[in-house]
Parts: sequence; structure tokens; C-alpha cells
Amino acid sequence: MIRRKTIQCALVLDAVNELKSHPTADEVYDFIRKKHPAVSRTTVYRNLARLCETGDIRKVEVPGSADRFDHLPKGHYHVKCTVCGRVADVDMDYITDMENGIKNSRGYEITGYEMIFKGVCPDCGYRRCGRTEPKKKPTA
Amino acid sequence: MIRRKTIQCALVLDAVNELKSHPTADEVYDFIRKKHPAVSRTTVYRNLARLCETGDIRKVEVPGSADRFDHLPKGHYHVKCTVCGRVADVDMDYITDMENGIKNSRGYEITGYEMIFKGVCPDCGYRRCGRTEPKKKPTA
DNA sequence: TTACCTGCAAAGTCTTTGCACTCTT
DNA sequence: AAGAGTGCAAAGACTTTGCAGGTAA
Repeated sequence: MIRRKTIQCALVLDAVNELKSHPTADEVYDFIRKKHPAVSRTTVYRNLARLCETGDIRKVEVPGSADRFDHLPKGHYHVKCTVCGRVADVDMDYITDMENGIKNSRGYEITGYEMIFKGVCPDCGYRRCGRTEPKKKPTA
Repeated sequence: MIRRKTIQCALVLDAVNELKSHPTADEVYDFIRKKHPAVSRTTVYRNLARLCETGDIRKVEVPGSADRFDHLPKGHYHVKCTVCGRVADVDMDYITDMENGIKNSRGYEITGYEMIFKGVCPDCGYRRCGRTEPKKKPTA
């Protein structure tokens, strides 16, 4: 299973690094299509998966909506806007020993955890009363 | 928006309470179909959503696989087996002030968080060398 | 009677897979 | 050349929606 260097793979990696906004696979696809209309959605999905395996990018599994991809290698947390579905980074020390609090894991061998904060982003904030409609409908 | 008492709704609630195993919508559907083959999948989905709204059950959003539904009302955590996708409860004090650790939330108004542990369940454990195939293929 | 609820079918969203072709190596 | 990677179309898993008819209150 030797990995080959392809333009498509480089495009996907560049897109995730440039977008910096936790893009979904489709957002990466749209971004690439602007300059390279021939690249297929399938290829974007496949390269995102490969880049996750190699550790070049990170998958952020968002309950209730499409997976997002993150250019930051180190562990950190995210907030998801419950209104528009947008995801942002959160500044908080990453808890590495979370499983130490577990008293009974029902025989499971714990290997890690996923955590995502829920919230309302500045654009959707209910304090902004004169606001217009959110960018997109809630995804979860 | 008055809620009516229907047999279908009662069946869904009973199923989640009886199964006690964080069933997916489809598992609830299958369970009900054994005794009531006329109930539709759509209705199961709709009643699960309604029961979540009323707080009778809880939705456990599992990254990478179908949503699961929980009969326990109080906050607690789950482990997901990374091999077979099964979900179990974990005994651990629920952290209610998780967001206090946040230094910068990028303007988001934090309303809560979701956390799920990852692990390997006893059935899939790699220590059991003479084991047979896992029940189902990995879901994430 | 009212309008919520149901069941069916269809659509929708996100992602994966089969297959033949095209490149990298 | 090999065979990993690509693109297309189709399928797949999970969930929602539109609509006509049913039913609780």
C-alpha cells in the first residue's frame, strides 16, 4: 500500500489548510472545483480519508451533521452553533486523562473520547434582535 | 400543538424503556414490528423525536453512526465500541461546568456539550485472541 | 369536528463502492 | 508495465417530508 503523490491529494490538503474553517467534505469539494472543475467529489472524500490516516489532517465528527476536517494537528475542542451548524475552535486546555474519572466502564477498554461544545455563534446570537435569517438551516 | 395519546407513541416509549440498550431508531422499529407489524418506520422516527422534545427519552448523537435513544433521564456518559459500534453507559460523575475551562469561545454563547468515550467492548476486545468475528462491521 | 397523527412513498443528505480508465512510480 | 488513484454512476445508510386518509379529544 504505497501512497502516490497526486495533484488531487495535494489540492485536498491545500484546501483544508487554506480554508481553516473546519470545512465539510463538500466545502472542500466546492473550494477545489473553483479552480479545478474536473476533480470529483469521490476523490475529495477518498483523499480526506487518506490524509486522516496519515495524520496530515484531522476528522471532526459532528453529531447530527456532516464530518468536518481540521488542519490543526494538536488536540483541541470545538463548538458547534446549534442554529447554523458552523464549527469553531475553542481555547481550552485539552483534557488528556478524562477517562480517569470513570468508575465503571462495563468492560470496555477506553481508548479516547470525543467532545464538542454546543452554543450559538455571534451571527446567530439571540441577543442580536435586529438580525436577519441565519445563513443556513440548523443541521442538528 | 396539543399532543395526543396514540398507541404508536406508547409503543415507542415502551420499546426504548424495555430495550435499555441505547437502541437506534431502526432497532426500536424492529422491536415494535415483532408484535405490531403495521407500525411504520416514519412513525417510529417521529415519535422518537417527540419523546425527546418532551424529555421522556434522550437522544444520544453518536458521531459516525445512527442516533441512539436512551431511557435514562439524567446526564451521564457513553462509550462507543470502535469495532462493533455498540454503545454502553459509563459510570462517571457528570461534569456540569465543563465550559468553565474555556478561555476563548470565539463569541459563541456556550449552552452545553456532548462527550462520548471511544473504546473496545468486551466482545470485540483484542485480548480475546480466539474470538470469532464481531457482531457487525464498524460503523465509524 | 378539528387538527394531530399515521403510513406510504419519495426525496434528501452524507458517504461509500464497483468498475473501467489513467496516471505515478 | 504494475497497481494505486481517478471519475462516474449507482448504491447504501440514515432521516425527513409531502400527502391523503385515520383517529383522539
